Amino acid sequence: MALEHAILGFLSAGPMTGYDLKTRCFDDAVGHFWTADQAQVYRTLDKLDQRGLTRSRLVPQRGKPDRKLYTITPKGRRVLAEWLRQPADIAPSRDPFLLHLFFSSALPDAAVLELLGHARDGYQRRLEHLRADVAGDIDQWISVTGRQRDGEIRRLALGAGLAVTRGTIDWLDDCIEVVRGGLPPAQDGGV
Amino acid sequence: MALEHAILGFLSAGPMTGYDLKTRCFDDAVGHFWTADQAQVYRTLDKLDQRGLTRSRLVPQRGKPDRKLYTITPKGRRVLAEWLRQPADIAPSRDPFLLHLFFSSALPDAAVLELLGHARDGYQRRLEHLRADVAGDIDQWISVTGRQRDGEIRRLALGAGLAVTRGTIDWLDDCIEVVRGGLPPAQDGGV
DNA sequence: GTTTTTTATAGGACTTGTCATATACTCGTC
DNA sequence: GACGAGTATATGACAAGTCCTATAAAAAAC
Repeated sequence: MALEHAILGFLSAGPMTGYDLKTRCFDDAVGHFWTADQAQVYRTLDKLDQRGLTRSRLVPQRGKPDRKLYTITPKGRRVLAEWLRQPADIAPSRDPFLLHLFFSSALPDAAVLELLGHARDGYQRRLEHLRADVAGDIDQWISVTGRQRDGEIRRLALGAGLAVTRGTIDWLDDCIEVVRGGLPPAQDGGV
Repeated sequence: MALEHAILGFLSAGPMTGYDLKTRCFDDAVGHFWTADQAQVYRTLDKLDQRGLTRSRLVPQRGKPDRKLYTITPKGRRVLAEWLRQPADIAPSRDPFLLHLFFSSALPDAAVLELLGHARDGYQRRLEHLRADVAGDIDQWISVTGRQRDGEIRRLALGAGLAVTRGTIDWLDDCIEVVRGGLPPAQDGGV
């Protein structure tokens, strides 16, 4: 499972709590290409502990709830290294928007255009968000690990988001042009 | 749920069996942007039937197992139309490969290059597969619905795959160049 | 001065998706 | 003639992921 390994990866930079992982790691550092549900993070940590890949200890705080600090164990590092060594699987893409577009064949051209425009807006926003993140002078992940190399790799990974989002916007523009030019009419009543 | 609506969408072109949906629709027509597990297709059909969005009847065959033909009901068409009308959500991207790359910061440059090269190969194969599919003289989806307009929309949707895959390959090439140029060294032992 | 946000963990219920396996008959291949 | 591939449906067991809720106290916002 990817989430397990991602958590081990984050913990390899230093001990953390579920809260740290969810907010500073998943939301801030890799949110552009991997999201994690809070409940899932805690449950996965629990499993990792049970399997001896991490060890946890309670750190009392005044005023705030106790922190449960997770530390990666040697066994955990071995599992992480094993995962890193084997070639990564490139996932088949599953895109609900494309599925929606596919069936929009049943809608009139104007509705298809609206759909495309709406998606364009969404991707444009994502692009700006990504750009702000890449340009951001505080590199969130370096600030966690304090390692230059990590920042560089993170920059590369963010580049994928930029490339894909830019590509998608270009494609949407092409689509809009094609539909403006007129699609073959529906031969029956649509849906 | 997307799968439910996709099935209704396919059935709106005519009655089909679970087998037809799995093979001719999901695998052949939209496999590039939406995959469906066989078990899930059958179970979803069962639920659609129970909710009155489809109706099924057994069609005996000689030599082969009985076919269970599903037909979309007026209620099913209303649900489909409702789904098509509302704007599609653009999904947050989750990419296991990027996650893997992100943590490869702990590996030496040579291993990162290998990883990138391996991914490049995979995406190159995907690109060729997509190109063959777009260029293919028999348009699988037109062959199912017999409607020109459907074929055009499918072509547009496949274009997204092309754009994204091309963008990804370009990005990978950039990455390979950057890593060849040398990343900042790891300050500690890595994993 | 009340409400909202932030910090912090965790369980219940649920949906979605995957993997393996079972049944059963036909047709083509080695 | 055995063996695998194609046609066809279906279940059991899981894994993965989402949503909602609960608890608890400080700090910040209104």
